[in-house]
Amino acid sequence: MYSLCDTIEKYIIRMIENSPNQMIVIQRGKLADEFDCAPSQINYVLATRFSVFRGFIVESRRGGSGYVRIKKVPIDRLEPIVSYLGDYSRYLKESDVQSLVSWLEREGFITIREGLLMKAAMIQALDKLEDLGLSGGVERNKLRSRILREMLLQILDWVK
Amino acid sequence: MYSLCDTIEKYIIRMIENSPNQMIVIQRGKLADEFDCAPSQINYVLATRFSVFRGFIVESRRGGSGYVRIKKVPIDRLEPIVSYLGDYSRYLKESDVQSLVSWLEREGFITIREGLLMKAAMIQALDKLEDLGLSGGVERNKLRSRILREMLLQILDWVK
DNA sequence: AATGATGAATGTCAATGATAGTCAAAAAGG
DNA sequence: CCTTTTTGACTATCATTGACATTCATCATT
Repeated sequence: MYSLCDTIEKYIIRMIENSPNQMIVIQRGKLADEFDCAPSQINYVLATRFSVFRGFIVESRRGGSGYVRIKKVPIDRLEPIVSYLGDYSRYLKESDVQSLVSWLEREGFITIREGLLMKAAMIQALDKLEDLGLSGGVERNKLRSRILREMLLQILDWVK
Repeated sequence: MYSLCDTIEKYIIRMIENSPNQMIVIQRGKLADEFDCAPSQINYVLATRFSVFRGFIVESRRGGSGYVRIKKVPIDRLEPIVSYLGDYSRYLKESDVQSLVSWLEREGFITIREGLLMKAAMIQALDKLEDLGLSGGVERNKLRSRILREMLLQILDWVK
C-alpha cells in the first residue's frame, strides 16, 4: 500500500534517527540502486518530504565524491523560518502549511490543538475568497505566508 | 429498500467500528469497484454521511498509491455557535476579535497561547494587505470572519 | 603551476500514468 | 414537483522515469 516514495522516506528517517547527530550523508546513485529506481526519484523524495517546511536541511555536492547531506533541523531554528517569511513576496502552498505545522507539532513547539487552529486559519479559511477580490492563487498564498509569520512570531515570543 | 449510498455508508461504518483506532484507510477506486459504481459515488457518500458535522474527519491523497482515510472523532453539542458564525455576510472588527478571544479564554475553551495565535491570524496578519488587493475595510473584516469561523470549528471539535 | 579534458556524480524539468476531487446533469424516489 | 442519488466528463495532485544540464575532482599535458 505504500508507494516507493513513502518507503524511501521511512528509510531515510530511520537512518537519521539512528545517527548520532541527526544527520546523514548519502549518495544519490547508491540509494537509487538500493531501491532500484531512477536517481531523480531521490530528489523527488527530498523535495517533497525533507523540505525546510518539514524541518530538514538538505545540502549536496555534485561531481566526483558527490554526496547528499540531510540534517534534521534542531529546535532552535525557528527564527530562520520567520525571517524567511519576512520577505513579503514569499508565499506558501497548502502543502507547505501542512508540512510546517506537522513539524512544529513533532518538535514540541505547538500542541495538536494549536496546529489545528493554525491550519484552520491558513487552509480552511482561505478556501473560497473569490468574492473578497482575492481570486488569484498567488495572493492567497502570500496571505497565508503573512498569517503564518505572525503566528510564528507569537510562538517565538512565548518561548523567550 | 436501501440505496447504494446507504449500503456504502453502513459498510464504511462497520469497518470503522471493527477497526482498533476508529480509523480506516481505503482506496476510492477499489471501493467503487467493490460496489460496482462510479468512483465519485464514494465522494458523495463521504460528503453527505461522513462530514465533520457528523463527527468524521476525512483525509486523502491523490496520485499513485493514493488513499482516503476516514476517522471518527467525538463531536459536541455547541454547534449553534458555528451556525451563528457561519453567516458569511457577517464581518468582525478588530475589537470584536479581542473581546471574543478574551471570552473564549475566560470560559476555558482556549489557552492564552491559543488566544495569541488567533489574534495573530486575525489582527496582526491583516494589518497591511493593500498590495494583495484587499484594501477595503469591509473585505478585511469578512476575511477575519472566515478565519474565525474555521478556527471556532476546530475549537468545537475538541470541546467535549 | 596553470590549463583543459574527462569522468563521476547531482540537479532540473517535462512527460506519463495513477489516483482522488469537482461539478453539473441525468435518473430515481417520495 | 422537489430532493436525493448516481453517473461521467473534466480537473487536480502525486509518483515515477528519463533525457539533458550542471558541477566538481582528478589527471594528463604543457
